[in-house]
Amino acid sequence: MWCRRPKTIRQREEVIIGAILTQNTNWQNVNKAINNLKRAKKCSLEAVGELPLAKLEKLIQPSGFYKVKAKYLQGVAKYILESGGVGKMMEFNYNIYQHLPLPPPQLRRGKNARELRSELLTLKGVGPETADSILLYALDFPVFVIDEYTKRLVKTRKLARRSDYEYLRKLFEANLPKKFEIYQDLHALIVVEGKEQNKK
DNA sequence: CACCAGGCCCTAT
DNA sequence: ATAGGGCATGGT
Repeated sequence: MWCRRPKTIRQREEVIIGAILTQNTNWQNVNKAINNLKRAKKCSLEAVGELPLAKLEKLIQPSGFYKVKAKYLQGVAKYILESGGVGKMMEFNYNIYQHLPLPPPQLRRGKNARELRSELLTLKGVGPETADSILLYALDFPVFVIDEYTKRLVKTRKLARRSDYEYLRKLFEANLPKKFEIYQDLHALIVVEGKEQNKK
């Protein structure tokens, strides 16, 4: 899983690829697809963007919905590379202050999470959850991800009256320290808990 | 055999 | 605004 925090650009790109492949698909199948990409040395945005569509489809086939996902991946890869790559997208988080605590937002350069989110949402195959997964798990932005497990948890524990995506995202964000590590870990725990419940 | 898995797009009301 | 069908594989 993506419990280990990505550090290198390559690892971050792998998380982005995984975010698309895992849509409505179990992780085992996604893992096979990712391993296929790795074995073919194509587990990067550049490779995914350049690969002939048919080749890409073949490699990611185990993840299911492989024809649409292959198109989605190429669109996302091309968009990110054209806009300067993962490093550029992280500039707001990680520019000239790498070794220091982050300065206040108004002093930072680069696009913030809200701007990146709306750009990601214009891409085919990137909805709210995928956009937020990319921001949180690949780019270390403090954006809480709402998935089916989270919605189910909120519902069964009666934590909120509404269950639409934006409402829940803001609810979690407003009630947690605004730190990406907290969001990553809590969301991961919700998923693990959800999987446990499924077994019973 | 049926059902499901960390969605999203498109179309029809 | 919201509902429903389509997309596809491997595990249980």
